[in-house]
Amino acid sequence: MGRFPDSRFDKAADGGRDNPRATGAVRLSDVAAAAGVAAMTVSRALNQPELVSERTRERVQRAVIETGYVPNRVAGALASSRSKMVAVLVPTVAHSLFADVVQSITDTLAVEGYQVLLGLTGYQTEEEAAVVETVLSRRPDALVVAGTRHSEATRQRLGAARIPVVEIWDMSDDPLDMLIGFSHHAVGEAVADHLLGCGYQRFGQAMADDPRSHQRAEGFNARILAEQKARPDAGIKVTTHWAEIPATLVGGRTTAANVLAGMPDCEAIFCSSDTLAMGVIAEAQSRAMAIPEALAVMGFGDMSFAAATWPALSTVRIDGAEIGRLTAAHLLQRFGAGSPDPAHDIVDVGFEIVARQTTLSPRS
Amino acid sequence: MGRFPDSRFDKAADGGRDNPRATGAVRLSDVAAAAGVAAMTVSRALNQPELVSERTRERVQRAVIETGYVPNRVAGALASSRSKMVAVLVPTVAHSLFADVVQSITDTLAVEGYQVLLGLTGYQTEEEAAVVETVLSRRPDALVVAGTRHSEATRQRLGAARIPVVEIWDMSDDPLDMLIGFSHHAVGEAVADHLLGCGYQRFGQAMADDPRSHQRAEGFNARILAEQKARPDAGIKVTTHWAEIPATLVGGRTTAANVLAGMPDCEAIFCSSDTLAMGVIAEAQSRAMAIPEALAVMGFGDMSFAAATWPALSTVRIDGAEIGRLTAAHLLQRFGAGSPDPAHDIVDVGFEIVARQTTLSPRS
DNA sequence: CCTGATGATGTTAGCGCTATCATTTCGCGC
DNA sequence: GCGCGAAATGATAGCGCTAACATCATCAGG
Repeated sequence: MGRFPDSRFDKAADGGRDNPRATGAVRLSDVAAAAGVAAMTVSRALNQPELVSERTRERVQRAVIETGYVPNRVAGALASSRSKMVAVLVPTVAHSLFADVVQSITDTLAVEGYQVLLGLTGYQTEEEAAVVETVLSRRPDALVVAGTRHSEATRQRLGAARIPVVEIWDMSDDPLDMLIGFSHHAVGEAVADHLLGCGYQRFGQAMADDPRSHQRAEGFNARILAEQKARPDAGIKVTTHWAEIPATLVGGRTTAANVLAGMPDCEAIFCSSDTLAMGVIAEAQSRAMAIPEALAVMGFGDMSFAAATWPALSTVRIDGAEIGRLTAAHLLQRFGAGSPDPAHDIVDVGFEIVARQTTLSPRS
Repeated sequence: MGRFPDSRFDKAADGGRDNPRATGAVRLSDVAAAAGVAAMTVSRALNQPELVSERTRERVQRAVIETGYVPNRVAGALASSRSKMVAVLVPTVAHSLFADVVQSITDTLAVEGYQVLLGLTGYQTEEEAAVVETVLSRRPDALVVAGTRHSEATRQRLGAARIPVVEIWDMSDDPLDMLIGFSHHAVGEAVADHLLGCGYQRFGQAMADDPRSHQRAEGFNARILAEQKARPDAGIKVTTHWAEIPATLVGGRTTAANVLAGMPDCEAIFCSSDTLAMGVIAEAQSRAMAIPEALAVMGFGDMSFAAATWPALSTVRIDGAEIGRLTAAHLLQRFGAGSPDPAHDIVDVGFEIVARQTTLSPRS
């Protein structure tokens, strides 16, 4: 009988199935037959139980267990145009900040039966375009994407998809739809502010050569330049050096060396990531420069190891889990009934400067 | 104007679309109309271009761009019973080891057009069962799951799904299908061996209370007990204390305190994770115990911070990226034509003991 | 009893794609 | 030209589910 040599499904399952295209799995109609109701009733019993009488619901329940039915949401999605999937596009999950975001989005959405389709975009805009197209072909009910700089093609595709879109991780003036993140520029300013408050005057930057690090660097420079203007005689200086991506400890050492070569009396180095900062610390230690007395170091990310370095790394903490939670919450609200609410659909989650031992205490 | 099967679309995308269930997106048939061919030909031009003439292929290509067509793989999956999705079930991605695995699986599969459906199972077996059912309802073409201990329900569902399954992260005697991992028991033995080789005799274990840590602890104990028998007068001792999960730095401190309370002359502590190890180090430092002279510490995982602690943490390195790569490679081979090849479908990727500064050098 | 509102269930017709088979076109030797 | 196998293309019929509507039961109020 047909193409299922080992169709040893014990009973009702594939009774008269001889269609070559059928998958052999238990279908809704098999459950319906077992329960003695119509397929539609089973569908309702499972998806909108409140529309079905108690008696029927129980009967269906039993039939589902008896047959071992696992719904086919592919078919369901096609029929209803709702996939209950959310695409999440991040550069990488091998970075704890993004991992935290993905984790908390997944956890929060799971409660409502939504699942995450993961897309890794790397740090290249072209790659993002390809990934966007691929994930959109799955017809997710919404899409989350890290960053606000997208190619024109991507923007168009996202617009044409007519689904909620959340941009995370950055702030921007013209979000596609929802936006949950923080200002990298403000991070740079705040770090500069903090270091100035500690009394430093000669600054270096060891930054990874990616767009967001550029924004932080700009914020930092802007604040420093303003201070230069305010106190022209104070001898405030700043120099910026770029590290290749992906950022590594070795890259941090090299970049630190570059900074110190160009500014031997540098007092404080702001790094675009904790990883680079570790490299800077290593370089300083190799030159027997005391931290933070001879050289202060500031990282970014507050990764798990930041508190464990020696000395413990001062850094900037971002609450990735909070971004994820908010993202999921906003999406669920949209899915529910919530109409777009632009006023609340842009959230700045901010950041926190964590002063540990690689920077001096601020002067009061 | 009835329900339209034969209302010919002239050309412009959704000219005569009046069906209330249609999504409004560009469909294959719209592209076909634009290109002046049948829908089936467009499908072939996109999915099996070698079956279509050069001329037609180009014509279709142009029509796709012109119409902005994004394939609907939901429909495709339903029709062909191939979803080009792989479900990946891990306890968490907020742990760098699993993040590495997910990252490399995703990257490797993406090359062949497969996408990852992410399922986070937590560390509970019941949760896993629920997640398995949910992801199977998406009809993935394969499933990857961390761990080899599954509930009976899970095992049955996975069997019934008739798709390739890869268990990763552990070794086991009776894998469901493919298996790519390492032996936690062997890790414990190897660590014990290493520490014995350094001359230590009184051992503590600070282990998270999860199944895999238990296995490592058992391996460790087994090796130690064997040594006790071999050298009954050497004064070899071992004590094990359990930390609550998830493992935290604070949990490590507490557990270390427990170990030292029970065995004040403890010389070396094996921890089930680098995170716990950091806590142990912190506790030792707070008691002014010199590391590794007064107390040696061994972690597990070689997380990014392990090399950055002070002193740098000796630990066990697992190559998560390699596990991911192998997993993806095996799946792709299965998808291709590769028949099950049991001999090569069980891979022990091993592990590496990384001796840094929290353990003494082995005696030669 | 009838009426009409309400709730529960059933029937039909697709969702947008691809497997399968039927048909047309092409290439080429004679 | 003709015939024939191979290549290219087309027509048809679902994949398993659910939206939309139709039908059937139930029950209160008249």
